[in-house]
Amino acid sequence: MDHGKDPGRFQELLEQRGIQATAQRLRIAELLFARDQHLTAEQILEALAEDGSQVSKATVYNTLNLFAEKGLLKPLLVDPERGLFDSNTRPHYHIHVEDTGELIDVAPGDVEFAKLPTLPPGTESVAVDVVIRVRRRDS
Amino acid sequence: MDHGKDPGRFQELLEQRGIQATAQRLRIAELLFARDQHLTAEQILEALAEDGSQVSKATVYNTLNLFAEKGLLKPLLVDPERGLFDSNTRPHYHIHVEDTGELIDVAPGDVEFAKLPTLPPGTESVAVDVVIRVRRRDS
DNA sequence: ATGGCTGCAAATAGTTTGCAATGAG
DNA sequence: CTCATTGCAAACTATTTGCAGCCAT
Repeated sequence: MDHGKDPGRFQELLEQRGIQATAQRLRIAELLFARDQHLTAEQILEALAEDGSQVSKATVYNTLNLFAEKGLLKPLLVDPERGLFDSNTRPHYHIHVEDTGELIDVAPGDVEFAKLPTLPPGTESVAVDVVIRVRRRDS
Repeated sequence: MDHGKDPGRFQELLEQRGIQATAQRLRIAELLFARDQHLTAEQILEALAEDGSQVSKATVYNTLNLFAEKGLLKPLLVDPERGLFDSNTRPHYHIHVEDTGELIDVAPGDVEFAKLPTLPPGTESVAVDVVIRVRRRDS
């Protein structure tokens, strides 16, 4: 049995995390988790509007924050102008193309550390964020 | 002759970068470049006020952006709530302690890469930002 | 004199919050 | 029935901008 596109899948996903599965949250989840992507709140709002789904701005923000809190999304800080939410919470890295604002995923195996610093005593690492900032060569 | 604290030093520094050395800009430069640090616009505004220097919010922001453009400062993205400016523009990395908001410098030699991804064709790397996010161990 | 710089206040962008109405268990 | 969620609008925060007066060359 293939459950890849099972719509009930998202209901289950949310409830596993203790999130009440409302219509709005399911629409947002479908949108986000269709594939690995980074979206702004604004983009989600637009996409929902096009879909015919009516979800208010407040609910979009509340839901994104809730999902992030529950570990379904990872907030990204790459561009001061916009907050991004990454639907891929597995470890991976990013390339940011400054000219275009484009954000490209880097597979976890494509970055390896030969050395990492000692952490402050009493702390543990939550994540190691790597952003490789690139620009078009002015050839 | 020790020029370490020479006040004229900053005048020279700004002019080297094609920045007109006004009184306000020099006060801000003195504050920022006294040592390696990460400051918010707000912190700078406060520090200047305490000093007796009167510099308006607009001028602080304009100056920080100007300095960043001219390569005297590096803008940091570590916390969605605040924009930071790093007075150390040499390559280095950061540890962000999420519980406290504290940001700790990591010397460039304390992070080494065994592998980095291929960049998109026609682009060149500008910087590799690494933020190690840590939290207090809930022992 | 000329053009850049400064400060104030108003504008803007992105996000959060209060609260009444609505929906879920 | 009770509590959580939603949507609207207002509130907020951080930052940017318009413009008149000021300063430096």
